[in-house]
Amino acid sequence: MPNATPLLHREAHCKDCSLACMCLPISLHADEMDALDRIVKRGRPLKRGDVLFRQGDEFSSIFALRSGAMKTYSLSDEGDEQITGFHLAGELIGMSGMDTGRYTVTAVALETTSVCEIPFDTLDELTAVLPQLRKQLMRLMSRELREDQEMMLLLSRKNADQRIATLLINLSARFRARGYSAKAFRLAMSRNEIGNYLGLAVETVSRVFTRFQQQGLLLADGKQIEILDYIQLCALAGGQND
Amino acid sequence: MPNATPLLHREAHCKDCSLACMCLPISLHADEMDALDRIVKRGRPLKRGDVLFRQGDEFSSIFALRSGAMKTYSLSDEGDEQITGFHLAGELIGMSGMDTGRYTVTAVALETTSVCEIPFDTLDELTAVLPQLRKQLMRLMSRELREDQEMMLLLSRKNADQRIATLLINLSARFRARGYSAKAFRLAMSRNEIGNYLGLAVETVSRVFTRFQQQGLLLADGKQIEILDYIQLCALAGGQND
DNA sequence: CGTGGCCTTGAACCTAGTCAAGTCTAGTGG
DNA sequence: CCACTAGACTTGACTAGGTTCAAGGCCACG
Repeated sequence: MPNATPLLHREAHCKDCSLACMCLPISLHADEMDALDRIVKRGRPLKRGDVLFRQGDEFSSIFALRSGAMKTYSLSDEGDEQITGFHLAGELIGMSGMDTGRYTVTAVALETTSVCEIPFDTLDELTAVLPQLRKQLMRLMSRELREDQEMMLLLSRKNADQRIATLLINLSARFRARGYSAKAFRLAMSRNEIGNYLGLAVETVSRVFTRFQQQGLLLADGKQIEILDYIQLCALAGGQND
Repeated sequence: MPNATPLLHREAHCKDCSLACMCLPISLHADEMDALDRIVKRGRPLKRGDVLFRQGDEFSSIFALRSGAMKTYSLSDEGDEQITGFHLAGELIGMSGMDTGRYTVTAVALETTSVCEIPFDTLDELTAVLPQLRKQLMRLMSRELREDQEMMLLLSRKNADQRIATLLINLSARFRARGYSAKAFRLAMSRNEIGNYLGLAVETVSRVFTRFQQQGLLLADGKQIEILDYIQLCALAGGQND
């Protein structure tokens, strides 16, 4: 294969992208998708630890993840990070910067990750003529509002077991939606990051994982997870058993 | 004054509304504002306890509060309510329903409240031709995302004192922005609702109010609040003093 | 004057945090 | 290939902040 196409050019168009069904282009016609495609910038992949944008940077684009995983976090007044989300392929990040004109969080790659950059001003103009695109952008923001509400419920109502169960079930569903196994997957984030995100100490996260294994709910070998009792885990995640 | 205009017709147009500066019409020209105005429905005021929309109802409109105060809450699997926000005049509610086509929360009036109903389909069409309206709608959703993030930070990082202080400072700022006193105001919600919202037991809320009074931070006579040491309260709210 | 809802206060308990120590693992360089 | 190291993870003992349970006070309203 002479002059093989570099990785970053593969799936370099929305219409070829397997994630189009959960990303911005949903329900666009071919020509509309091309219009969107023309404004998308695709750079080289980020490596683990690379920063996509920083809290306080001027807001100019939103980003769609094409592959990999990222975390977003904000810095509290004391300077310690509070993780606000883990993001997988097909998801949009950076939207909370629209209001103030500056990103409100920092986005960092948890593993090798490629992103599509969508300049916001151009996107905005495009939404004027593409009603479906406008709808989808709204829908994605609205979904994020809903997910934040669920997160608030988790943080104010659920105990440590329920929090971890909820995260695992949530990740499981997102992996399945992307064509990966819902039962066995590899966590991109550390125990520390899980604790930070869920409002728990690392030690608590570790203890819960140990307990879940003793109860036969799952197998955890470092970051490799296998869910053994999906039903039970779901029950823990959904319900408030107290 | 023969045939006095009924209350609900006063300020019945966006261009006369004192809240236009923080509501949807920001930076619209007079004729654009009229276009928005034409699609807004204004009903009779809600009384305390009245439901504006219910979780699960079909999503059709978003609502702007013209006066009064509301709470939104969602029901957990166990059927107990989790309050997701307190909303004052000038604020928009119902946007989290856009994604699924059904409201994700129930909205209830905490006191006598008038609202402007904005049918979403019509609003959406209008945003195609009014770039400023589109921007503002996006900005308001983006702001809500940011506020939710702050709430998540509060729930996962702050102790009881800091949570109450944060709520009071937040309300204070919102009252000031609406032309009311930042130092003395009346809470529209009960201690129970405060605890529910902040992820605390009623008893804890009550104890913190008592402690704050002993420390000379504020005066609380039932729902009537007077802030005595604004600086100190701000410090508590902002910082993580642990 | 009684009733019910809301709020406050006290005491006991419990979950998760903190501190401290120890283990495991991946990566590095001899 | 192995020893070494730094960082991630686990485990145990103790602590503290907030919940729960129980009781009583306050106030509006009939």
